[in-house]
This record gives sequence, C-alpha cells and structure tokens, in this order.
Amino acid sequence: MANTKKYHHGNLKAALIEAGLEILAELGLSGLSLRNCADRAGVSHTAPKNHFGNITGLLTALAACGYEMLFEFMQRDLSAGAKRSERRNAALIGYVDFASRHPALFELMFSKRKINGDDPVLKAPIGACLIILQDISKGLVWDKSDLQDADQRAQTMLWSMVHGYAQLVASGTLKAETMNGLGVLDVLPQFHDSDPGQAH
Amino acid sequence: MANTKKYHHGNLKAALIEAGLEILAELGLSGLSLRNCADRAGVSHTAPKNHFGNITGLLTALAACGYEMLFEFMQRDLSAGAKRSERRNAALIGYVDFASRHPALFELMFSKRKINGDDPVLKAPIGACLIILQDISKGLVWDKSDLQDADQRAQTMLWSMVHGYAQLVASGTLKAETMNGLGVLDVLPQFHDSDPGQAH
DNA sequence: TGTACATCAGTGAACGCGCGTTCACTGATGTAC
DNA sequence: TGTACATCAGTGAACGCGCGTTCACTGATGTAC
Repeated sequence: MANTKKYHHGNLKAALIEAGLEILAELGLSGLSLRNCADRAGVSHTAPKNHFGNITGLLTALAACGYEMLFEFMQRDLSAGAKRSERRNAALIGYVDFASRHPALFELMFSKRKINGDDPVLKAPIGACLIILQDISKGLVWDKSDLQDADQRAQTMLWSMVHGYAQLVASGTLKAETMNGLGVLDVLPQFHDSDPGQAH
Repeated sequence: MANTKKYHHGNLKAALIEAGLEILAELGLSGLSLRNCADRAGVSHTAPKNHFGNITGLLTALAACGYEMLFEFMQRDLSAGAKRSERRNAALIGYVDFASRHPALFELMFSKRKINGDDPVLKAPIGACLIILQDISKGLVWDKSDLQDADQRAQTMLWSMVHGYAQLVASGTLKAETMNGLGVLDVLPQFHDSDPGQAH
C-alpha cells in the first residue's frame, strides 16, 4: 500500500530538495529553513540532518541542483549539428530564462556566504556550466581581439553581460513591460566567429 | 560635557544609518537587524522605531544611502570639462569599485523584497544614478546603432555588463587574482561617440 | 532458512538564541500665553 | 520672563515566534553466520 506511512521515507533526500525548490519559488531565499523544508517533505524537522548535516549542506545541495538546471537551460532547443553561434545564442537565452524563472535559486547560487563552495557536489555542475561558457566564447572575433588576453576578455565580457542582464531582470529592476520585447540577444554587441566550431 | 549620556541622542537617525553600514560591512546583509543596529548606536532596541517605523524602513534608508554613495563613486575623479567618454569610463569604474568595496550594501540595493521601492527617500538617489546612466549611454555609436531602439539597447547593454561584472566581482565569483589585472574597461566592447557631449 | 546483531533513518521533546513588535512609562524639549 | 502643558524621543520589560541544534529513543533494514 503506497498510502501507508512508512517509517523510512525511501527517497527523503530527493524529496527534501524538491521541497526546498518549492519553498524558494514561493517564499524566496530568506523564507527557506531546515524546519519548513522538512515540514513540507512530511518528516520531522530533525530528519534532514541525516542527509545534509546542517543548513549549509542543504543550501549547497540546492545550489548544485540549480547549476544542473542552468546547464539544461543553456542546452535547450539545440539541434544535433548546431553551430557555435547557435550554441551561443541558446546558452545566453537559457541563462536569462533560468534566472527569470527561478530567481531565488539563482540568487542562492551566487550567495557564496550561504553555501560551501568546496563541497564536491557543487564542482561538477559548475564545471559543466563553465565548459559551455568557454565553448561559446571560443573563436569570438570582436573589436578587441587583437589585444592581449583576448579569450579571457571575451569570456568575461559575455558572462558579465548575460549575468547582469539576468540579475536585473530576475530582481525586477529591468521590467519586461518597459523593454519593448528586447531580449538579451538584442543588446549584445555584434560578434563574428573566426571559426564556426564543430557540432558537439 | 559631550561625554554625558543624554536622554535624547540628538542625531540618532544618522547614527543608526552609520551603525547599519558598519554591520553590513562586517556581518553582511543577513547579519543586520534592528536590534544589533540599535545596540551599536548605543540606544535601546526600540528607539529606531521612532525614526524608521520598522525594519523595512531602516533597510530602505540604508539602500537610499547606498545609491547616494554609488552616485558619488560614479562621479569621482572627473575634471570640470570632462568629455562624455571620460564620464562614461569614470562611471563604469566607479560602479564596479562601489560594488567591490560595499558588497553587502550593493546586494541590499537590489534586494527588492527587503526594501520599499515606493519610499520617496529612494527615488531621488536612484533617479540621480539613472541620469548618469542615460548620459553615458547617449550618442553611443556601436554596431547595432542602425536598428530600432538603439538608445534603449545601448543603455541596457551598458548597464547589464557593468552590473554583471560588478556582481561577479562583489560576490567573489570572479576573483581579482585570476583576472590578470583586467578591469571592466578591458572587457567593454569598443564604443565610438557620434557626439562627444558637452561638459556638465 | 533462521537468528542475532549492527547500522541506518526518522521521532519528538527540549535547549537557548535572536528576532520584530507591543506596551506603559519617563525624561527632555518646545510652545502658547 | 515664567508657567503650564502638549509633544517628542528613548527606556525596559514582556510577548510570541521560528530558528538550528542536541539528545535519548525507536522502528526498519541489512548482513554475518
């Protein structure tokens, strides 16, 4: 009987993360606590300790989940043989879309004081996102490509712009209705690819 | 006798804001409360109510103070007859410098859930900052200036980039030591001014 | 196949803490006359 | 200039709340033999 209340939950870790994501969406980052997370998952408020240790562990796991989602968002809507410029557009739009749909989670992911950046569960999904960033910054020809550190500068510029745009939208500072439908691609400087890049 | 503990503080409002700025710098946004703010100002923990009403009032006043500081940072180091491109560089560098030096205050200013955006004390300093943003975006010739909404797009692009760069630096995501000394001006796309703009 | 036992996962009471807010109050200030 | 009184600014005790964490515990599971 699936209805029977079992002493052992069976999949509590996943259920707690699911509950945490819901609370973030409904109450924001400051509304999330170990207690209401456990509450929503239907267990006593001390049960999460077995899986996450303390509140930092839970927040870190949620942030890791956020990076996994961000990775998925940046790879959406790509056909098999997509060129690098298509991958770039998809990634930038996905980044902004993720931040818009999950603003509190996005905030948590960059709240370095609340999470444990050394936790291995974070490294893999963050690394995956950085690989996408590197990919879409590669071979980018723009007006300063003849200067030193062109790759590093191009990457920082891309990231800064998409992150700033995403944060201004997610925080409600840039409002959709005043943007005349302009998206992140409309405010990008014009890029040219020296090498369109192979399909991935 | 200046040393005598007076029943009336005389300048408590300013003292509370000063205390709040110190706490933000030392403990971060989540470490700030009405009580420890009053504590640091040397008054009972109910005294702030007379000046700010509640915690939102205090945070809003602090954010307003932050925008005033941001305005000052963006106007630093400008000679009397500075051209628009000089004003632009100064403003962008000032924006990033402010966020780096006051990360928790910067965070608060864009935490729309914690402050009252309709409070008149916010509108003036925010408006002053937006005027600078408009000024430095004006007459900007870049590769998409022939499209519609060129002014709006240029402004959004400038703001997104400087804000994203500032936030990545302030949150510790972009670390100074890995940036090879590259600042915000080094990652900017190349702009050309159609009209250098009068001195202000 | 059965049994003993270690380990794991979740419970519920209790802890101390800091929080924002309320309340009745008191000391200080300002103003009308 | 003096007095009465209203208003303002700060006090201190008390409130209920939600928080993270601890503790001894118990039910369930898995494993060695």
